[in-house]
Amino acid sequence: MGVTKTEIFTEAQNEIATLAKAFAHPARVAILHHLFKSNTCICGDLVDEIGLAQATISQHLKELKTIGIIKGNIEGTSVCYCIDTENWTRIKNTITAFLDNHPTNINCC
Amino acid sequence: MGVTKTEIFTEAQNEIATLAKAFAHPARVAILHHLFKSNTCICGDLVDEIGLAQATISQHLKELKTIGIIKGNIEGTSVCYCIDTENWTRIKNTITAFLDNHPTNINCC
DNA sequence: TTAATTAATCGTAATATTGCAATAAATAAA
DNA sequence: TTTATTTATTGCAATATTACGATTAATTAA
Repeated sequence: MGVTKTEIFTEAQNEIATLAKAFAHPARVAILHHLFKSNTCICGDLVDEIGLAQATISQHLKELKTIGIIKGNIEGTSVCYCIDTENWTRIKNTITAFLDNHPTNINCC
Repeated sequence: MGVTKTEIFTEAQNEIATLAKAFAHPARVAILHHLFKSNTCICGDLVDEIGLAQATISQHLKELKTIGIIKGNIEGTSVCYCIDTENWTRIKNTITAFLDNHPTNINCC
């Protein structure tokens, strides 16, 4: 009832779902877009650039960090966030492998 | 409060989020995995193969169909679902483009 | 030390998602 | 037509997510 039955799915299936969840909110996509743009990392400017409250942005950053997509370095009073390049590559490969799973020249219906 | 503020994000950001949402639940990933395996399409066997109620599977299929990842053909009393190859490619390209956005040789923190 | 700045956390409210039993709808078979 | 089969829909209940104000924690500057 309302709870995802993680145990009935394979590791791979749960992993894809977890990774996809990271990109499943436009605010998190926007955060990543901003991190792409400035290859030196931005910090709390994200709050100004994206129109969400500081608490909300912080929450989204935490989720991205938990999944391992970004990492944060404390610099004085502010925190510098940036893409975790190694993990990004790993995640990209996982998702790409999944998306490449389907032969694109078959149409059964 | 509690509502995603779609209007403050770009079209592209919202699209990525919408597409990612399709893959953000293991049941939907499992459904797609099953559709990959049998390149002739499966129908209600999904209910037996995945351990979820018929209503739940039907709901997930509907979501995948709404996003355009799969399509269904009525065949007698049953429905034959399969990957929408054209859309799959389009979705794959969109996500891949996003994932390729980040230069993997930069590490700012 | 005190004030200012910045980010994380807490508490709460609202909406979204997930799951299923029950039912409806549609087709096939008898 | 009646019955079986299969899928979609409806109507809940429970959990998850999103968002933000208020507060806390940590560091810097004065």
